[in-house]
Formats: sequence, structure tokens, C-alpha cells
Amino acid sequence: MKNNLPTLKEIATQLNISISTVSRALHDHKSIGLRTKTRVQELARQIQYEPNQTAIFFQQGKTFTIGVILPELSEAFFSSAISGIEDAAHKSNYTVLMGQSHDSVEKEKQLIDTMKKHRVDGLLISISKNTTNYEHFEALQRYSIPIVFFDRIPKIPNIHYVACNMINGTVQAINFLFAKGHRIIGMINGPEKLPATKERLEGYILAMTKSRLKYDPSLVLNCDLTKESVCAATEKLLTGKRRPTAIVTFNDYVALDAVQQAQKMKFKINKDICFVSYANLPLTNYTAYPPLASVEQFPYLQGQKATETLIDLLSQKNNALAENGNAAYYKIILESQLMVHNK
Amino acid sequence: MKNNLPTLKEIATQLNISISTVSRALHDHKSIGLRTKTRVQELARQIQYEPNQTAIFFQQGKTFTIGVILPELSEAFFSSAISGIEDAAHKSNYTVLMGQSHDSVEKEKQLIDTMKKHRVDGLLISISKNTTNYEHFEALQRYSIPIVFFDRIPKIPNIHYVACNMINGTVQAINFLFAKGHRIIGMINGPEKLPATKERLEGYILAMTKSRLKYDPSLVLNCDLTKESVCAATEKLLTGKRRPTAIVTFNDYVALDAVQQAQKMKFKINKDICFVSYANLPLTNYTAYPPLASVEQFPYLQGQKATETLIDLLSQKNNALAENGNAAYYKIILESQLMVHNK
DNA sequence: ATTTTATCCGCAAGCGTTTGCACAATGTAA
DNA sequence: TTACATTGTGCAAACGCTTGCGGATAAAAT
Repeated sequence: MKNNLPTLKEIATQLNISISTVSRALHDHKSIGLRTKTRVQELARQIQYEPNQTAIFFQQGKTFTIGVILPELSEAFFSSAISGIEDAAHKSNYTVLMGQSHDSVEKEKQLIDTMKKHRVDGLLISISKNTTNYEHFEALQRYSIPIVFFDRIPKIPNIHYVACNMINGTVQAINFLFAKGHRIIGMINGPEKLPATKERLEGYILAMTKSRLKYDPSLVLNCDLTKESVCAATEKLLTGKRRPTAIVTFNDYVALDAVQQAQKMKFKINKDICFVSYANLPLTNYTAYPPLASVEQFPYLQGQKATETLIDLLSQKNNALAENGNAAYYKIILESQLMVHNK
Repeated sequence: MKNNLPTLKEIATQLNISISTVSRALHDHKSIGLRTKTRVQELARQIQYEPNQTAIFFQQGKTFTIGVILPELSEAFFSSAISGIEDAAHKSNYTVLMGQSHDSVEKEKQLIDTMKKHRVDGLLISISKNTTNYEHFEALQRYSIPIVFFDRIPKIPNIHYVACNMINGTVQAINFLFAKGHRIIGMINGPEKLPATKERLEGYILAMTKSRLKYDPSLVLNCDLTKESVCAATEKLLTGKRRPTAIVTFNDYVALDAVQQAQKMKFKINKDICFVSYANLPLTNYTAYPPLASVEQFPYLQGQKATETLIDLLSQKNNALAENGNAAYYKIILESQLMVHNK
């Protein structure tokens, strides 16, 4: 039951030439005569020779595999991102070794370990929600496995990353609401520590002050993304003394929960209260009251860009000009963009 | 910039013993004395030795990698399935090489080719919607790369597969509606050729006749899953001479489109017309009128089972008892189950 | 004292490829 | 004729690891 696949050696013995000649012939090496070249290629095709990649990987110390670690594939953002990753990877003949951390730090470490063992050439990571310690990433330096982070970026210096700037989109969202006549605009933001949360807040403050609406902190609430906390925040906003006529929510899921809560409180959606959100998920097409608009974060593009820069990094490494310590770090930032839903 | 990672050789020379002794010491081989064993392990830990897996893969002719080819990760079914796959794989120390066919036959072939090149130990495949030719699967025999199909199964004999039987769930769905008093029950089914479509129909007919409601073919319409065709089918059903009071739809997305269409036609959902569906997607929680119930197909479980049988197959292969041609084929069938949504 | 038996260890082959180097043969310029 | 490219080919090492086999040493049995 052995894998008796054809090897270079077989071709060589059958043709009575040396293995190296066969190898070179198949690679179209110039130093091989045309006659032997065709003879070899002919036979190779005939017996369906295919090089043993594992041997090549080993010999070249390169696997043409990139590892991807992300929190949760069932989130539309990430499943879209991985499509971008895959497409970009395949275009350069890389394959994708995938793993989900499910937002567990432990799992994340394990995954990094497996990826390391499998000698992936590079790594694409979107860190878990709970990761605060970054040693396991830094340990990879030793193996000279480059990492490109995307979307969820650790807060350490000297890393490559691709992210989407939420400030701009947030400003657009506020302006959109302002143009529609809203003057009291609330926000249900995400967990306080998340950079994503901070960026949204920053954009909010920026836009509000620019619009000469003063920034009222009581209109900005944090939630932990659970349905309960979203409902609580919604209720608090809608019963506060300054009742907003529009609310910007951390993402589409939050928006949907908030809508439900508002309805339960007998508010008329899009009349008494409007919602604008982030993510632009397709599912919002099916809901009774989708947010009026969503800030798009371009996950596919993020995945694609991240992969491209990683592959770029990898080819640089090959050119061995990485000797100098003045390594430059890629910081690629896409601009988010408000997508208004046509009703 | 070479990868100067520690190797067995280094340990060997530093300790003035042979490479083979080091290897055995690290594997706790009984023929190595306790003293040298500890010395070796000590040093190994100290210099952070880690075996070069690519070398091992090559040497052992095994990569501990399983390839997964599926149509579309952004479909909740598959992102859930891959979680099951991942979890089961990791449990047995396998990793997952992933690729999406996006329902393109060409892409599917390419992916199989890459997987083959990467010498995955085995393959998990859910075939693309458009695959009718199965040669590219059979070509894998030559490499003795076992395949386990899941959910979307090709119609060829002698394959391993894991699937979910829709008949039972469909019967449950019809019975559920019957119990609620519905007597005229329509169906918006999927593309005619799909096995999934046929199973649903079979269950429908079975349940209807068992309930002594005669099977009326004009109540069963096919659609190609696009919004337009769903709406057309819905309209046709709701304007037909025998107007159904309940409709079973091919999946939740179809249900949502159908609901929209019915609303547009001024039908009161859950009053004039009820919906029951398949898939049980979480998003239905957020919609105004989710289907009353959904037939669950247990994607996570399917993925898990498929992986387990594949790994089982792989270990059998190792035991080299595959000599005999009387190979048995795994046909694992899960039963679908109706999940009634609590309102 | 001699043979047997553990116990411990090293040699070397092999996995399939790539590639620097040397060598042979042929042709070309001095 | 001699020297020198040019072209075509093979040798052998290297990548890092596993493993069958045989050899050494020491302890135990005869």
C-alpha cells in the first residue's frame, strides 16, 4: 500500500541519465540539450510525474503556505475577509492554513504553535477580543515568520498591519444624520477597551463639534455587545432627559437589538428614532427596520491587502536584504465609508 | 538571514553523542539511558529545540494536514461546518488547509490540484453546485488520498460521505403545520437537479399522503434561489386557485424573500399565510417575521463526523490493512430535525 | 573464567529535490 | 596544432529526521 508515485529517479533510470539532468530538464534549464529535454518531458508526462512538494518544501525551507488566525468565521466580516485572503494567496501560489481562535487567548496560542510547527512562511492574524499579552506573537520573531495583522491589531510597536480607519466613516454617519435634521444624536458603542470603540468615539466627537453640536458624554453609552446590555443602553438613551432622535450603533447586530428594544418601548422606528450602524451586513436587507445607513469596513479588501503585503514581505525576505535593522513597517489604512441603504 | 534554528545535529555535537541517540532520547526511546536522556532533554529545552516538521513530513510521507474544499464560507451552514471540522481535526493533531470553490467547477479542480500538491493526507469536500463531472475526484485514487464528502455529495458509487437526511425533518415540518390546522400546504423548493431538492420533495409527498392530504403537484414550485424567482414562486402560489395557508421554503433566505413578497401582496404573515423553512439561521431572530420553525441540518456535527471518519480512514491506511479490495464505505446519515421557534 | 543477557549507543541508509562544481565532448578562433 | 569557449551531462552534497542493525560495554548467569 505504499505510495508508489513516480520520482525523478524513475525517469532517470528509465532514460539512463542522471537525476540532476532530469530535474534540470523539467525546469527548462538552459544547460540541457533540446533532445534530452524533450525526451524527459515526454516521459514525465507519460507516467504522470508530479514533483513531491513536501520534498521541495523541505529542501527549500519554504512551504508556500500562509497561516491565518482569526476569531470567528461565522461573523460575516471574517468570512468575507478570508475570501480576500484566499484569492490573493492563490494568485501568488500560496495556500492557506486556517484556524479560528473563537476569541480565546489559549486557542490563539495553540494555533500559533501549530502554525509554527507547520513552518508556514508567514502569518495573518486578527487577534482575539481578549488578547492583552502579546508574547506569543513576539516569539515568532525567532523563526523569522513575518506577521501581518489585520482589523484587530495588537497595541505594540513595530508591526505590520492593515486596518480600516473608522473615524472618517463615523464622521460621514453623523453628517448624514445632521443633514437629515437630527440634532441630538446618541451612540451605543462597544467595549471600552477596544480600539474600534475608541475610534468610533473619536469620530463622533470630531463630527459633533465640527457641526457645532456640543459633545454630550451622556449620549454615548458602552455595551459589551450582548443583547441584554444593548437593550439596557437603548432604554437608557431613550428615557434620558436629552432624548436622541438618532442613534449610531457599534455594528449591525447591535442596531437590530436596539431596534427591537425601541419597538418594545413603542417608539416608531425611522420616525421617532433612527439608526445608523457599522458593518453593512447583507442580513439587514431582510429585517423589518434596517439601519438607514452602515459604515462599510471592506473586509474582503482588508484581507486581500494584508495578504499582498505579507507576500511582499516574504519575497523581500528571499532577497535577503533584510540584513539591515531599519526594517520598515507596513501600516496600511483603508478608509471606511458610509453606505446609505436605498429603501 | 538564514533560519538558524537548532537541529538534532547541534545537540548531538554539543553533547558529543550521535544524532540518532539525540533523536531517540527526545522520543523517550527505551534503549537510551536515563542519564543521557535527561542531558539531551535538558539541552533541548535550553536551546529551545523544536523538530522541523517539514523534514518529518517529508521523511514520513505524511503531513498531518487535511484539505477542506467547500463552496462558500459566508454561508452560515459552511462556516459552522468548518468549525466542526477544525475542532475535530485539532483534537487529533491535524491541521486544516482550506479552500472555497465559490461554486465554480474550475476552482474546485484547481483546489484539488493544490491540495494534491501539498500532499494533504485526506480531503473533506462539499461539492460545488455546478459539479456534474467527477473525474477530478477519482483522479485522487492514484494518490491514495481518501475523500470524505459531506452535505453536498456527488452521485457516484463507492464513496465515503456524511450527510443529513432531509426527509424526516420535512415530514416533521408538514406534521407541525398539520397540527396547527393547515390543510393546504405549499412548497417553494430549490433547483430541480439538486439532491437536496429531491429529498425535500420526497418528504413532502410522504407526509402529505400519510396525513391523507392528497399530493397536489401544483402546490410545489421550484426556484433557483434568486430573489426574483422566489418572489415569482410566492406570487404564483398565493394567487393560484388552491391558495395555501402555509408554505415550506427551501431555506431561511428563501423564506425571508417569500415573506417580503407576501407582505407586498398584503397578506398578513402568520395569519393569512405561515412559513416553515430549513437551516435555522441565527439571523432569523432579527427579522420581523421569522419562519415559525426551521429544519436544522446540524452543520457543525456534519463537519465533525466527516472529519472523524476521515481520520479514522487515515489511521486504517497506516495499519496497511487496506490490501484487500473489499473496502467498506462509510455512509453516515444524520437525521434533520424540526426546530420550532419560540416566539 | 566463560558465556549469556541486558543495556546503551553509533553507523549509515533513505526520504525526493536542487544545485555548485567538475568533466567530457564538440566546435571555434588563434 | 594549440588554446579556449560552448554545450551537455553527471557526481555528490545538502536539507533534518527516523530507524534497522550491529557493536560495545557492563552486569548477570553458568
